[in-house]
Parts: sequence; structure tokens; C-alpha cells
Amino acid sequence: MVKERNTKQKAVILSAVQGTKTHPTAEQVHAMIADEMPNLSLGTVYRNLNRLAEIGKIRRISVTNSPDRFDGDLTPHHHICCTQCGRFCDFFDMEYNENLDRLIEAKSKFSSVRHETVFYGKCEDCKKFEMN
Amino acid sequence: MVKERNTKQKAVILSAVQGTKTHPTAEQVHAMIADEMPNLSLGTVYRNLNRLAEIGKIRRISVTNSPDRFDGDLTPHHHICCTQCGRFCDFFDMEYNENLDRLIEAKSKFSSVRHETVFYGKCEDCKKFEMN
DNA sequence: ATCCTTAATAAGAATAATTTCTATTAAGAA
DNA sequence: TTCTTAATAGAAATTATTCTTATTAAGGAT
Repeated sequence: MVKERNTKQKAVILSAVQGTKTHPTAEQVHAMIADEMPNLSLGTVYRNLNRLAEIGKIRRISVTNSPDRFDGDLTPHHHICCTQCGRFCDFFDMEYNENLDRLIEAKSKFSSVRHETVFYGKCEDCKKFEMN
Repeated sequence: MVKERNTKQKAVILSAVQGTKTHPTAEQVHAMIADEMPNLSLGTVYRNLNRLAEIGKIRRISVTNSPDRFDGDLTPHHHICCTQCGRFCDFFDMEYNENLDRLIEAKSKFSSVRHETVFYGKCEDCKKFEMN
């Protein structure tokens, strides 16, 4: 019994996400693949990104004032987003605290807990242009 | 010179958000006020929620697979969301770590840093119904 | 108290983000 | 090679949010 098929589309989408550090949106993933697979549909990109995120092969990151972003880097790290320009970066200089997840599981009635932390602030460039 | 006007709409929207612990979406805030102010427009709800969040009178929370939610409770606390049913709860039993923001500021070139952590897991009810 | 300026509104159109629908294609088991 | 059906392309539909425009009303000035 077949459960999940290995389509070319899925493979290409996965490697596109894994091959960049730009945290692309679905739209951007679609654009990245346009040359290689010109009639890949955006719906297929969304469907596969959703599935890949569900099975944990990529991460999905929900950000205020931005479409969801996807990250092929599964090593524990954080993200920081500029509230002015939307610039979105990795932040590796701090650990992902898995203990928090265990703590939540112990204190709440939720299981399989993980967390997503997004830092928001003003980036260097935007600071320069600020007035008042 | 007038900078910001105190409209009835703004007051009602603010107190609606402050008066609930349900973390309503804009749509839900609009519905909550429907009786009191039947021709309050959804656009006005969005505009005011955005403004109130900007000036820090309420919090905006971006969640995967959900429209943005708003929280009138400014005391430091976290949120946890069920990945199956979307149930969204407060989690108070752990501090908001402001040191993280200061650490990010020190290690990155971002300023005015804050962060939003959302925990995702499977809630008690959804656990019961899980198969396989 | 009335006038005046313009910020904020209602209503709806427009846009953006994402999902759903349907006929067709192609994985991969038999 | 055949067969079943998961996955696709393409487009329509839906959801979330912002924008547009004529109108209203907040609140400072007269």
C-alpha cells in the first residue's frame, strides 16, 4: 500500500529549501524553481511545503506582517525580523532551549511540544534612517 | 495640533480585547462588538488593532495556521497552540525572559528587541482521538 | 457655543496569501 | 505492462488584510 509518493516536484522543492539560507516564502520557492521546472504550479509548492513541514523535513516560521517562511536548516537556532523592513535573519548565538518544551509538557496537558521564537527589532540599516 | 483622536470605536475595541482571555482574531473582535456597535466596520477593527499593537496597548501574536490574534494582557506570559484543533491558551507558569532580548541586542546589530514565543503541541482532547 | 481642520470612519473594492477543485498525469505495487 | 490512486497543473475559490473614497466627528481655535 502506497502512502507517499516521491515525485520530482517534491524533491526539487525540498532541495530548494535546503539549498538556501534566505528563509523563502512559498512564492519565493516557486520562483527559485521556475527555471528548472517551468510549469511547477504554486499550489504544488504550497502542498509540498506543508507536507514537508508536517513531517519535520523543513521548518515553517510564522512571522508578523509576512507570509510564512520556510527553513531547511533543522539545527536549533532562532530568527530575528526587522519590524521596519522585514529583513529576516538567523540567530545562532543562542541555544534553542528544549527544556522549555519539556517544562511545558510537564506543566500543561499538551504533548509533543516544540516552540518557535521570533525576535523583532530594528535592524542596523533602518536605525540609520530613523527620524524624531 | 491633534495627533491621535479618541474615538468611541477605538475605546470599544480596546476594551473588548482587554475584557477577554480568548485571544481573539480581528474578525472575532468585530463579532464581539456587533451588538454594542452594529455598524462598526471590520476595516476599523483592523486599523485600530494595528495601532493599539503598535503603541503597545495590546499584543499581537502571529500563529501558524491561524489569523493573527490579539491579547489585552500585557503581563509577560507565553502561549501554546494545539496543532490539531487550533486551541490557543495562555501559559503563565514560565517567565518571559527579557534577558534574551538584551542578549540579542548585544550580539546582533538590532535594537529595541522583543520576542514572541509560541509553543505548539497536541492538546489533551486531541490526544484522545489520535489513531495509529 | 460654533467653526474649522483633518483624523477616523463605514462600506466596499482591491490585494495578498493560501486552499480547494477537477480533470489529467505518473508513481510504484501487482 | 497494467492498474490503482496519490499527486499534479491550472484555475477558481476562499481567507485574511489593506486600501480607497466619500462622509463623519474629535477636538483645537475662534
